[in-house]
Amino acid sequence: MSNFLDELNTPQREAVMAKEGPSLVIAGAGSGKTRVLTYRIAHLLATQTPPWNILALTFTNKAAREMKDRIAKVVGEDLAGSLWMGTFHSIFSKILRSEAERLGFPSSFTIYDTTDSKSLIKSIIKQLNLDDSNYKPAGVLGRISMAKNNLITAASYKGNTSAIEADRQTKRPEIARIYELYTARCIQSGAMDFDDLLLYTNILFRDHPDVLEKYQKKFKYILVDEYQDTNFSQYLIVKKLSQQHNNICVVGDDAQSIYSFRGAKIENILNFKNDYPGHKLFKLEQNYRSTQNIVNAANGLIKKNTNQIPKEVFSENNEGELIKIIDAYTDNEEGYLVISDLYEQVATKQMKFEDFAILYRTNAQSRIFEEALRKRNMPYKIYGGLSFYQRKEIKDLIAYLRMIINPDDSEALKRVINYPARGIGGTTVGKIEQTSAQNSVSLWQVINNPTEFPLAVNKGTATKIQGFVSIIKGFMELNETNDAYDLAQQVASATGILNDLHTGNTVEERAKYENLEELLNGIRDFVSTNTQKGEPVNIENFLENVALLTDQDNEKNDDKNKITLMTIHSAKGLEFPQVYIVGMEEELFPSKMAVHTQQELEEERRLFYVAITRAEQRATLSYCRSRYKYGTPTHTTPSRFIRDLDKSYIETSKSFDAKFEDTDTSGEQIIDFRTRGGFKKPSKAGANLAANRKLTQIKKTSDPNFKADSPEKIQSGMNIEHAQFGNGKVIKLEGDLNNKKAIIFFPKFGEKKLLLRFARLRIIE
DNA sequence: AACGCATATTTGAGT
DNA sequence: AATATGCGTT
Repeated sequence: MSNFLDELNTPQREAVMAKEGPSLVIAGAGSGKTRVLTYRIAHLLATQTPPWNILALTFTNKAAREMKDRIAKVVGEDLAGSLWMGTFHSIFSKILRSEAERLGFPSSFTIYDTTDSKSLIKSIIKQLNLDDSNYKPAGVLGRISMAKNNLITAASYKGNTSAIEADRQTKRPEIARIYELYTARCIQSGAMDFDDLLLYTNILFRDHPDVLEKYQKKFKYILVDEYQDTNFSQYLIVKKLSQQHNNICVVGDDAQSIYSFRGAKIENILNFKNDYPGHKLFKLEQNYRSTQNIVNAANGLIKKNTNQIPKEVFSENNEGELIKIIDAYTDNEEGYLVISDLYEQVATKQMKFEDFAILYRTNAQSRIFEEALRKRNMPYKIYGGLSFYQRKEIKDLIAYLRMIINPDDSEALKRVINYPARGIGGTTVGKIEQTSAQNSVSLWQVINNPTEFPLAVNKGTATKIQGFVSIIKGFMELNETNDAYDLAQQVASATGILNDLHTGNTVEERAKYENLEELLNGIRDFVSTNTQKGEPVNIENFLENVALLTDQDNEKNDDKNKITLMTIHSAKGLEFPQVYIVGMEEELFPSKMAVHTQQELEEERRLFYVAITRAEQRATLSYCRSRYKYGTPTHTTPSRFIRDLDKSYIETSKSFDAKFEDTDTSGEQIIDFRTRGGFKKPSKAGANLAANRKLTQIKKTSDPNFKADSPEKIQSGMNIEHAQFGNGKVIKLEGDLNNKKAIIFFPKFGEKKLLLRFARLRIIE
């Protein structure tokens, strides 16, 4: 491990060695940024810094995991495993859970994802009787999110003149009130949204100096990756934490700042020198990734932007191929031409599918390429879009599990109180919500205390509600004695969710059933790995991270040697021998929402810079002249960004020159594109591509034909069979009536305590 | 309360 | 094109 410093060039090595004081590492694309970060941490560990004194913050779980793996290779798994390394959100949610009572939250607080947040805002808009054409949940959430990222709390928002003025101008003066109610309802529900994780960390550090001091002392060395993408809230957390030891190293590239839409401040990296006086500056300018043509083209592009940290990225690799441009008549043809070109590359250059990436501006563009790839039977993997955990069937089961841990979680409650259908409809839920708002208590507290909070519902409905309460309480009891997998399995079958989906005949329902099985398999894997590591295996532990996971965190073994399809945003930090940047059209890239100010346009241009610099050997751009938007074909024109590239790095063809000049041809291009190459509108089957996509091999977890005996017949001493645990012997019965439980010994699974009301056991004669 | 059909709205990136 | 919402029927 002593010689890893030899693998670095001079500025890289200097950046690694500068342990003490503030360091700013400006790392051009492909200049070995991750290498510097990992070796810097390895160097700290090698010079006797304990791993728990090191805090390393990244933007994605994937980046954190990869870095951890690379560090483990240098210093061993034990040391690497004890590092505090992860995303801002995951690290500070961990800290918040252990300090939760200081803030009046339960340590098992729920993390609301964007769907939960929007649903809550929607119900508040309704409660306040606001015009929902003016108040859109997504827009309101955007305002609240922006406020939180700038540490403007609900209370201070009211007095913030610029915020109030902005809302007045968009005719949404009630946003301040919605924000206030939203905050109150989150507290009532024991829930934090994504932005809260950072906001409450700041509040924790502000109001509890002893807590701040504890973590300041702990984290002697702090490292931040992608510093250009930090927002004010994150910036301040880092600043406060580093005050004690002042050993902070931030790494980033102002040219790759692409997240201002979610509050990132490029100024954070530009102002580092003022925030941390006496800092050392390291510039990594040699690009080891790409050919000279690619680096030069990207340099020329980014020069069109103003306000940058001056740097000269260069490559000593081959000159390489020119950037190729594919122009197509229609979006379908674009898919066909890109995939044909890609296939030709695979065939003629003996390349693997995994060497290719197709990058686009919006997730909606993926379908065209999925279809083209399917037609040719070419393997691909697709990231983003609707993530696994966002799918309805997954969220439904997770919602039950969330309620078991935190019954006050009102968004979870609303999701499952009538799923599967048990006759508690919108009217009834509305009454529960009203009572909850009037008494400032959670929905659960209303239905769990029917005498204290009587509802104006008929007797039948009241019975149904109590039935639901009793189901959840039964699950809570199960949770005391079952691990995450056993509990989830029993919830899935006892609620009837599994059965509900299994009886469905459509392709979609089958896919949902398989997704649910995959979730259960995932929970089983979680239980077995944590058992091995000696870590807790409760459902609470499983849920802690679920809201923070994305599809990229679920890389499967069978994802090897496949073409990668993803947005440019999610491609940041990755590299591929060959890259196709598709949909190079005005209004799409640059996005039509980002052409109104210089800043917006420059961010789009940086995004294009990120896209090009993903390529090692060959970059190809494509666009079409007619694209389906909102279901109707729309005329499109090539992106202005193509003109931002120096022509000497582009493979020009006569046809391209001719077509590119006629930017305003209205219509004559859209002639017979339907017949060209026999393209048709996307088939109906194609529409379900995403739903049908299996994420892994499915293992059977239950037999739908299993016939259970009625619970009353079960007696101690009987031999029984259980759908999941197989044969077993009833050791003992305990509890009474509704909550009668059986302790059963299963030779294959050990002793289990099952609630008879749910267990579904078959007596073996 | 559940279901089916007609109409409105959406697609900008992700922890 | 796909999803959300609204309205009428059972």
